[in-house]
Amino acid sequence: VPLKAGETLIWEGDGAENTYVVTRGALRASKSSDDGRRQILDFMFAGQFVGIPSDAAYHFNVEALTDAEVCRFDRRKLEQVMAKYPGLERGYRTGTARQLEQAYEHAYALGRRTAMERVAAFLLDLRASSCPKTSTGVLKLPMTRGDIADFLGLTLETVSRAFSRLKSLGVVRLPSAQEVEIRDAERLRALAGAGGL
Amino acid sequence: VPLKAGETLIWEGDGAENTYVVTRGALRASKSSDDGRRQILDFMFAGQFVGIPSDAAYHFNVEALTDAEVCRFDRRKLEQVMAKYPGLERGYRTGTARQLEQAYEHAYALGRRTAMERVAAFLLDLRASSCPKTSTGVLKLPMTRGDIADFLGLTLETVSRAFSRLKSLGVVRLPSAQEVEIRDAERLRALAGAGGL
DNA sequence: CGTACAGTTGATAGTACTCAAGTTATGTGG
DNA sequence: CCACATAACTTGAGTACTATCAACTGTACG
Repeated sequence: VPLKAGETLIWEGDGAENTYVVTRGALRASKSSDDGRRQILDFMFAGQFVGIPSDAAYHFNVEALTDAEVCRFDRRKLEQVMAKYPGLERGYRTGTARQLEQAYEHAYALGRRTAMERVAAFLLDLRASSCPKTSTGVLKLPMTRGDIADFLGLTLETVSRAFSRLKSLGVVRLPSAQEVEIRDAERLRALAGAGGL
Repeated sequence: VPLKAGETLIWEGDGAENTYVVTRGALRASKSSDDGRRQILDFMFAGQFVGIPSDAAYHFNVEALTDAEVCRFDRRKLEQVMAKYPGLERGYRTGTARQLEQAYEHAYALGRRTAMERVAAFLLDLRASSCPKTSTGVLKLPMTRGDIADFLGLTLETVSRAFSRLKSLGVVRLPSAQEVEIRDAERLRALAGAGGL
């Protein structure tokens, strides 16, 4: 299934009939309240599972950040296939367990890290993820400052200030607003503060 | 396996050999940084799975809040049993999916709710959970203000002030520090703000 | 009875939010 | 190709919410 930038793959509350795997591009999963507040739960790149429901309905939205491509699996068929191939089933299980651990790490960040620490840790996480980068190691951010803010539980102004501060400290270089080059990973780690143990 | 109040069931970093089910009492799962900051990820009561690892090691601590009892399952054996009984396997799978959705809801609270909204939503969640209550509907909190603070990403003083405020508003009654009676659930819901849609 | 821990309440300070203006990018139609 | 409109981003000033520091109260336990 091909997706255009901005297109919505999953609506919160919709019947949960499919599970997807990202094959190209970047997506975001989010929850929004009716008064406009939004929390982004995860950014997803190639290789990740999307849309794991515990019951009949999805509990979050999933939208494409860039043009993207996902592979759709019918939920019922997936269960049959998994019953036949225990290896696939175990892969699926560890995949969800990893998502849970990421969610826990995220909870630690949201609850206990300062704005600067969150942004620093976010950049380090991005570098370790399958987020697109140039051959020289420059990160190409598919998300806006607003998206990052909604992911980190901050405002876009606070995120922008943190980026500017990192630049003025010489820790990162910002060739353009969507490009980040980490110049001093050690100092960035220090700014990210004590991790989850 | 019986546990005394305060006892640790799982240490972060330990080899992940077992999965548990709570049969009695209350536990907490948490991550701590070496500078003393702590984030509680979940409170667990009877019926819940504990200790779902994506790899060889646990990534959080689990301690008993009260005297408790858990049922231990060897991880390897559990997989064999699950291979035989697909029903159990599916229960396990939806159990982890539910935990993931709870974690997402929690992320929304930590990132986007005010202190008062977090406390109000927390009390409503507790009421809907298998947290112990008297026959008259009074919640018996097994955790301290500090625990609640570390769960909600606040300080214990802020939590205490929110409790006092709810009391003075007549929304709850506090027969003792560990007991909460919700007197006006509607107003409590309003104070919890717009939920995750 | 006294110590220790949990909780409450008050005063002050600080980090991040809000509001606002101005500056790039991006994309579209003339 | 340029002018314009729109969206994304940056920066500044003032405010507000929550954290911090501190004193005090209540309760459980030896």
